[in-house]
Amino acid sequence: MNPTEIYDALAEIAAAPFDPNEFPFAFAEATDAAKAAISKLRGSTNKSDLPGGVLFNRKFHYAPALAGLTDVTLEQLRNSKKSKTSKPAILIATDGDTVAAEHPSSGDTLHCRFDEIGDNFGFFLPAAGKERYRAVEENPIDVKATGKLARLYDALITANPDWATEARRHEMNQLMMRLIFCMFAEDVGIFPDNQFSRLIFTHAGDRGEEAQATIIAAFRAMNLPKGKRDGLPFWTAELEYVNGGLFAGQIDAPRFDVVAFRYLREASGLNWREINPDIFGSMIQSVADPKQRSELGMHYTSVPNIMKVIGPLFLDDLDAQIHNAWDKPKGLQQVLDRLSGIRVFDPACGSGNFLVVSYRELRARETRVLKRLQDVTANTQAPLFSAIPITHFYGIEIADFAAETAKLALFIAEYQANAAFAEVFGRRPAALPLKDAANIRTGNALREDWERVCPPPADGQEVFIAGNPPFVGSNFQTEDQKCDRDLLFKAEFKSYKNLDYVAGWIYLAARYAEKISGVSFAFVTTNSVSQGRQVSTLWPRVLQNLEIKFAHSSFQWKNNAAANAAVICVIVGVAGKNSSTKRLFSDGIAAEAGAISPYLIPMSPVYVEGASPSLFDLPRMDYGSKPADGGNLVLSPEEMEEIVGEHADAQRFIRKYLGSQEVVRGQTRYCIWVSDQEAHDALEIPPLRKRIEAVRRFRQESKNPATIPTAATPHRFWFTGPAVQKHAILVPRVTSERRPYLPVEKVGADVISSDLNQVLYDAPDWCIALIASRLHLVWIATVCGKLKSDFRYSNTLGWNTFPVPKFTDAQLDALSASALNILKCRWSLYPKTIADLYDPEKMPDDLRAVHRENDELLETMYIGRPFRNDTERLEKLFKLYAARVKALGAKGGR
DNA sequence: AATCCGACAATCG
DNA sequence: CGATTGTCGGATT
Repeated sequence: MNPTEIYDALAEIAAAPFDPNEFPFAFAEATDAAKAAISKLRGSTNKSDLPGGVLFNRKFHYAPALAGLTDVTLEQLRNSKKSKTSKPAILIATDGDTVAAEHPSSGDTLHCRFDEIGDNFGFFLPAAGKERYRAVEENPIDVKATGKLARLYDALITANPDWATEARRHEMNQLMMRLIFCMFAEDVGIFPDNQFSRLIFTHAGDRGEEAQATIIAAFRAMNLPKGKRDGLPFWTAELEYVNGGLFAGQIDAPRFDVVAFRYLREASGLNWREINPDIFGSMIQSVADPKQRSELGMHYTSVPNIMKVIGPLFLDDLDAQIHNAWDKPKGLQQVLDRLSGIRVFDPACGSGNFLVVSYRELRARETRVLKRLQDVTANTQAPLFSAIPITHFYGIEIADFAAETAKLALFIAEYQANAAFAEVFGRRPAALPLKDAANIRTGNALREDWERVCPPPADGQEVFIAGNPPFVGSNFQTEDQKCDRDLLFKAEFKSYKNLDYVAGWIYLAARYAEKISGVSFAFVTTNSVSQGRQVSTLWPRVLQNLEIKFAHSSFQWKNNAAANAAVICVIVGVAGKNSSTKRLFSDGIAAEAGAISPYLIPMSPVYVEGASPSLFDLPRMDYGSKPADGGNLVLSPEEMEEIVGEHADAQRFIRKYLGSQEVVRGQTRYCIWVSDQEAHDALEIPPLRKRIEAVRRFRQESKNPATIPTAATPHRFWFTGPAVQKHAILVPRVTSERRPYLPVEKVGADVISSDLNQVLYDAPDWCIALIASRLHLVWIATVCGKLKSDFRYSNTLGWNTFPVPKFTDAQLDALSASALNILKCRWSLYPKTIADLYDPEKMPDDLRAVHRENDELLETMYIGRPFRNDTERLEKLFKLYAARVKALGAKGGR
């Protein structure tokens, strides 16, 4: 949500009638809280200690005020103990007529009429977490420049509303780029010292009255060779001829008011010499885009991460070639020939980071090789110029401003590379006029024809596709993105709707690479594409004619922006099949492999598809019961006691309720559990009635069409598992990756498991021995999805595909006994919880011992001895899996 | 009817 | 405030 959307949402609240109970949730929604978070806020996460109050941790603390007493209520909020512990960014009290609010961190207060909430949205932004974005900690000049440019841009738009329209946006963006180029050029010596600003500020008037005409005249002059500037003011004669696409085409400028003119003056006063084109580009991208501005470079790819992509993709190989040719003029000349034929193509180029860094690295190598060639051949003649043109750099970018920025950043990178060249050889190509620009296309990469953007090069020349396309999980895509996805995938994929948006780039790159020889590609992507269900959907097609050359296993996203995106990434590099050694990186350390599977393990691809029922005849595993209740059917121990304290007859409708956390940390929650027959009785009890009614409302308002009919039976969970006779075995669906064994727990029939556990109802104990084994953990860790890098247990992907040998009855008895040993050992350590017991640092020796015995027992049943390591475990499991799938296929499938 | 996911989201120390 | 670790319910099959 960007600030404008927050403004709109708050204005809507201000216009609607005031409801003291609903206001806080509407406010939370307006300040960008996730729907699920609001649901939780209605239930357990509201920690307010004031009557009718709602405290959203770290966001806001609200309390309704009596008419005319908002100040008193604000004082109560200020003094609330809970306000002190959970540090809300905003305190807000209202009686529906006036509003009193405060930022506790600064003490700033706001008093306004209720219907002015929208107009004061700036004050409420901290509730949306916006204050947590500090300026990007980067090169100070980049930060300053970005700030000045953003203000200049805003001021120009304010003074010229017509320039903010779709039709003129491109012109506006071009204007900004031309100004930036001129300010840069006059600081680095492309223009004579301060020539541009001297002329502008001489002729534009004290308050910028003539700035518009002056800038238009200057830019027109720069697009015409000197001496051909008839009709332009006399003073433009001394301006340099720049051209190069940057000044070609329509030249216009908006009107500068006093404010805009002042920012222009401040911006040109900065020292632009120091700017860093690889990062600067991503930062000024935020200038034109308020959404980007709130994210402040959250998603630009850091230089170390770019190097993780382009190093293995082409730089490492070039370096090896240079090393081998170091004393051989012919070999060095071959390197130069190769360099001059390389294309780099980033189909999600943003402001051009990958292209700029690639260009810089290639130019640095070229300079090194030229120097060496000169030394080896004793040729004192300096080479005349670089053979790496920026026209060999291609990009697609959806945002016009960013695309223009990318072109500019490459001009600047070219200038800087030429300066480095001059330091070695004492001469440089003339900076002006500019030559052709990089080939940056403004458009939607999933709909563009990549071959038209980056035409296939001559034989023997190479194209390297690299970048960091956007990640959007299947559940979070916009309608437009879904539309892109449908158009792209429907021809060749039977199912594709579960794929992340980023998969579109992988697929298109694969199509490009399999058609044109000499193409390799590598992207930074979310690690989801190499996990769980996406693997068997995406990769069989991508690797039809190609193979994975290198990969970087999961690493946490990081750049220098203050607020980092919360995502775990991988890098996968793909090209045509050959016998080369593959490289699998982890934390920057490479391991060599004969093949890399899309699960990013050193193994030939085997795709595990979700199956139901078990391919190996294991007992059926279900989900627990899913409430989808807005938090109303679930009770904390305190809430349970409160209800039962006042209404003893409510007891029969309340059951113990376990999710993942409760299993792992030994906590308890309760839930309202009412059968259809009892529904009438339950509704007689006021607190139950109130909650059940709230469930009905929640479900009626659901966006999910499948949820709405369940509003008719609000006393019931959205989905309920089968009735348990004796016991249930619970496996939490998401748990920490640090534990050496997966958590599993056996509970009695009286307990309700939530959908956060997988459940084996009334299953034999030997199932526990399987789940608690190292073998099973290794399988789950490989073939199931992950949440960041934590284990995510799935019945269809993990349990139903888990390969087991045909066990004899005696073996099953032995496994059941082993399972009991594990459980007994845990009980003997009560009240330690699973979280305590399986902490890798603190796991007790006796528990380790029973697990080791369990592993040895089970593994011996597979191969007659324990496995040596996880690689051996996985190889055996994949072999058994593949054999089973083949056998079932031969029988006609299931 | 059943389930996999989250450029996440909440909590802990 | 960074490290740790798993809620919740939608969208899709």
